[in-house]
Amino acid sequence: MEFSDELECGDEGLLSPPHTHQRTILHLDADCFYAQVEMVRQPELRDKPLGIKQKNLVVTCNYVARSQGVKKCMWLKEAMEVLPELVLVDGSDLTHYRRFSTQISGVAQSLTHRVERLGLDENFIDVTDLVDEYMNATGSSDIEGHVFGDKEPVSMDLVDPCGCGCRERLVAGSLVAKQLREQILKETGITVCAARSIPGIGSTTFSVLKDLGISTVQELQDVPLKLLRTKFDSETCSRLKEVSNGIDETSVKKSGKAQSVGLEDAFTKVNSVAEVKVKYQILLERLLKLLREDGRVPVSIRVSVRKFDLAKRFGHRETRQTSISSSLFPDGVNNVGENTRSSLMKTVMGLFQKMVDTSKDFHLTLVGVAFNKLIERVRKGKDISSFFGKRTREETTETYKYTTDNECKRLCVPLSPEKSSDGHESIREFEQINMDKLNDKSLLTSEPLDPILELESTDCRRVDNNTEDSDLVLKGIDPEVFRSLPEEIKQEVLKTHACPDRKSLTQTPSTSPVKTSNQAGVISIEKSGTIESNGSGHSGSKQLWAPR
DNA sequence: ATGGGTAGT
DNA sequence: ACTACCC
Ligand SMILES: Nc1nc2c(ncn2[C@H]2C[C@H](O)[C@@H](COP(=O)(O)OP(=O)(O)OP(=O)(O)O)O2)c(=O)[nH]1
Repeated sequence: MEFSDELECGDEGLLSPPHTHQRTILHLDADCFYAQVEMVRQPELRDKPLGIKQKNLVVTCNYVARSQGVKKCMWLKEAMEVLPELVLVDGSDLTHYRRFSTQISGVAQSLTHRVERLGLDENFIDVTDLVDEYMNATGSSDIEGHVFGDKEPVSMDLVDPCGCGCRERLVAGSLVAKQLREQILKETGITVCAARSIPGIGSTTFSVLKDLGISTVQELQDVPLKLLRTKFDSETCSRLKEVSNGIDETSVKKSGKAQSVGLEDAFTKVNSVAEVKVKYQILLERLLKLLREDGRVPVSIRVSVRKFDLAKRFGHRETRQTSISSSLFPDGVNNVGENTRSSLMKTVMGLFQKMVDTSKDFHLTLVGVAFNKLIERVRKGKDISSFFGKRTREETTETYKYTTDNECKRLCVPLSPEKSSDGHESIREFEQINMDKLNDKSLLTSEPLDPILELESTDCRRVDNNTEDSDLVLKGIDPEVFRSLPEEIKQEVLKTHACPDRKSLTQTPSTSPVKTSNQAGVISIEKSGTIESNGSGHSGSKQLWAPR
């Protein structure tokens, strides 16, 4: 977790115009997220080198594996060469990760509604109100202590040269951060840490910067604008310059419900309509399940393919979309009948054939389907009057039929900032935190990654299904079609139809599994070398992207 | 690459 | 419909 507040205000040049430093924003990032989820689900994986695999890719791995040379997004083959004893768990189905992710954001949302999600494992949390309340309640002169980095304590004396009050904000904010991390660990078993990134600077931007010879925050600050302009438009340049000086006025935007919900399946080759149908059918079934959890009704569907293309083989997808008749979900999304399913499948295949001429040879490497516009459930008949009748005045703007989430958001902007009752409880808890007294140490530490245990090797997991002996009745799939399918596809069909969820998430982490769990988070300060750390910025004391 | 997302054009 | 960006 990162606590973002102005750190660069020691630079005199930045003091005009004066910063008021009014916001306090936390930036949370779960460590090796998918791997951690699997370790919570299967604690025996804890001390083994664990890789999360999707097809031929190891998308992430735990720190045990990282210490042995496994990298994120490494080819499976390469990873197994580097570390033959790597234990693999398939992470193609994001269901569990999605659930943990929702849970993590939920803990943050119990503090404030001002929570913005980024991907499954990052959250921006605007805790300004909580911090203000805390400071008003205690009097800022009573707020003393240290802010902790992930590993090293950081002296507050060194981070508040500007005297605008941000020092107290930093301390109070770090207390919120600490408590939030502990609560997330308690409720989900997941440890979160300082985000080591600056929003808006991901791997793409970083590699462009690198080509310009820019790898550190300092270098980004110093680079001539003209040089930047050769690679970025002027708006991006301004943003880059600002964030390099720790300035980011972007507001934390509440992430309501998703704008779209979709699923993809990638593979090396699919070239028959029968296979395509099966792929879409499986995706659609899974998607309807997701939809049920979402609760909204889809009004638009999008189908995508990726065609094999040796020449211009950048990750190009084609998509086609169409609207969905509201009559397909007369009772909402909870019970979707066979008619609706087959109608959706027809729609999907219709869209598919707009992209692929199935009378000729084709070679696909991915199919996908998404509901890309969703609305709150439509009430009908009697329900609609009671629906309207029960609403309070403030809520009535929500009740338009067929209002999309976006439109709804615009209409529902609250007139006054909300205060959660949770906030007060939290404030009380802050007061119980006993601040450690710690020696001031150098701010400019670049610590190595955590020490990681050496471990014994373990077998890779493998599942072999035999499809010959099964006479399963497969929902919605013609047995003759099934028999005609390639063996791989059969396997997949059997897997998705025969394999219910394994474990529930109710277990709690037995012991605090990881090292840093009692520390608040974070102000990371640049050592000199890499772009890995820098704290700064009022809304965004972030570092540049840190490849690890 | 893989399996998702967001926003802008 | 597609692009560029994010995780
Ligand atoms: N399939 C796929 N998944 C990704 C990609 N980037 C990130 N993820 C997933 C896997 C990660 O566990 C999760 C969070 O991404 P992060 O970039 O924060 O990495 P992670 O948390 O695994 O490791 P970290 O400890 O932050 O270095 O999102 C990607 O390009 N493809």
